Amino acid sequence: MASPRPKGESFDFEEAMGSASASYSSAGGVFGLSPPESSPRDSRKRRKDRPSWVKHTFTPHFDGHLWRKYGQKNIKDSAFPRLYYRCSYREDKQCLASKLVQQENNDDPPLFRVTYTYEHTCNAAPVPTPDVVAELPAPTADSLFLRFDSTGASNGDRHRMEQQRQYQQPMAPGWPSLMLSFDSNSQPHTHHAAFPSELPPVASTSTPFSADGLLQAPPLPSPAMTTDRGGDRFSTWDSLKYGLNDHVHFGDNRYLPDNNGNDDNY
DNA sequence: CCCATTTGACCAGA
DNA sequence: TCTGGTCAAATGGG
Repeated sequence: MASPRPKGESFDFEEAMGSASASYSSAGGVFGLSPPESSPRDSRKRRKDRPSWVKHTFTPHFDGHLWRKYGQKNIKDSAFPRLYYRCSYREDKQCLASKLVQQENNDDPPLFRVTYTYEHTCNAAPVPTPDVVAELPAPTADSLFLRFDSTGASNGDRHRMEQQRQYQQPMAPGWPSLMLSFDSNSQPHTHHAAFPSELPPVASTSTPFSADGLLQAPPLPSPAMTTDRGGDRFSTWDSLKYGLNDHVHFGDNRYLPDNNGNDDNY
């Protein structure tokens, strides 16, 4: 089943990225155990035992996996609804991975808190990373935007949903596409660097993202490297290679809300 | 017609 | 008892 991987290894990825931006909240501290199967209605219990980790990102939907939304709910403390997703391969491959996405603020690029539960056992995930366009609005490049387009689409899973598979994006009304802004000024407390790599602490066996790999060469089978779109179109990785990291501190989105204790009821 | 999303209800845990 | 997580029927889009 899952892999009882050591926790330390899980964090390697995060730490390599600069800082641990994932706050683990394993209520029980138990990982990869007790496959919650049994009766369909039973899968709902044992919330405590489920491994979960939290990440903060501006791109909660681009994490290299296919998710299927199964619920949405307004949360008491939050002004924004919470969206519930589970792995698209849940039935196909018994993948228990799920995540819940919750917007945290109204910043220009709103920040999302993504809570992942269970790791992907589907081993699939061809990482249908969308195209990324990096534009530098001003020579100062104080803040630049990454635009995600779904044009690249995937190609790994043509099982049943080859017709749709458009990235389900509850985008804000004014958002033609997702946008990442790297801004080292606008965030007094923490300049968060967004990055579409909120991966679970999965074994590094086939970790598509790694600190080194990211900044050096795309270890991926070039998910959406279709540069035939135009001159100004680069893949995520290309953009990164082109000195983006000069202005951005990857993985610096260490958020840690309860740095002094509150929020975060997990 | 098929499949993902929506949405309200149900249920478990705190 | 309240809040949050999941289910499942209904709905809409492709």
